Amino acid sequence: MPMRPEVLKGHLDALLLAVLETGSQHGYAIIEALRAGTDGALDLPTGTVYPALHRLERAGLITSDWETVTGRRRRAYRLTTAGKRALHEHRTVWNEFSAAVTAVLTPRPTAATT
Amino acid sequence: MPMRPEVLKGHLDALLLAVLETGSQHGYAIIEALRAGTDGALDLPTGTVYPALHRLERAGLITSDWETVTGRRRRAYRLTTAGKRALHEHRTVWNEFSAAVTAVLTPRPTAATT
DNA sequence: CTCCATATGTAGCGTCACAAAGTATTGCGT
DNA sequence: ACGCAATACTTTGTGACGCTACATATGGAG
Repeated sequence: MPMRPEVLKGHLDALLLAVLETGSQHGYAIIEALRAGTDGALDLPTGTVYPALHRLERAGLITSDWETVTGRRRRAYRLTTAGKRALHEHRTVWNEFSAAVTAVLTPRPTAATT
Repeated sequence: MPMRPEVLKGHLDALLLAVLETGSQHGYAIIEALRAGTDGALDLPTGTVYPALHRLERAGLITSDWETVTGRRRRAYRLTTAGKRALHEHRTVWNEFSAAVTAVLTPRPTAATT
């Protein structure tokens, strides 16, 4: 199937699912994991991440349990089976997409290929 | 400067500018160039490309001249100086962004590295 | 004459990520 | 005791973007 150009947006879901693959995480921790794992390149605002998590939960890709740690209520998210499948698909899409974009953006070899 | 998460969308401009870097092109030809250059992975609809070109022209990143070839009117676009600068910036952003996403999406080495 | 490829255009729509503001608790410094 | 930073989550509103669908016009092949 030809890759849909709609993937120009929507990589956020893939990132969140990927972080959750390493184990149960709550929103705040996910944000920190992304920031730490990318040298600060991905520093997402809460207004972006929390709604996205709700979206993913509504979509059945993750589930959550409330837990209380030192008096603070937090929501621990974890991948569902569908979420793991979705993550796998997202990875495929990302690989195709990034390869295509990189190919187009990479300056031509200046025709030195003879 | 930390990469803005807003780059999650907006890579289309970079693609169009990159194609135009190889020389003057009209919309239809750009679409074909993208399709050919990516093995069909990027097959953008006209309703996506033409408005984007208008946007880029309004932004001063490209300019256009009407030409007539075998009775068909077509708009030949070419990069402006600002467009070349923008393309350069887009490449930098893309490199950072794709590296970050790839880092997060790449499955951990399962700690076999000892 | 009809159909396809070439070539451009726009209106309307849905989705998304973001900014901004708010709520509540813990724990540190003073 | 007080204030402030850090932790942790939520919601409203907004703007931009890419897509679908449709409309228009010409040239060439059959």
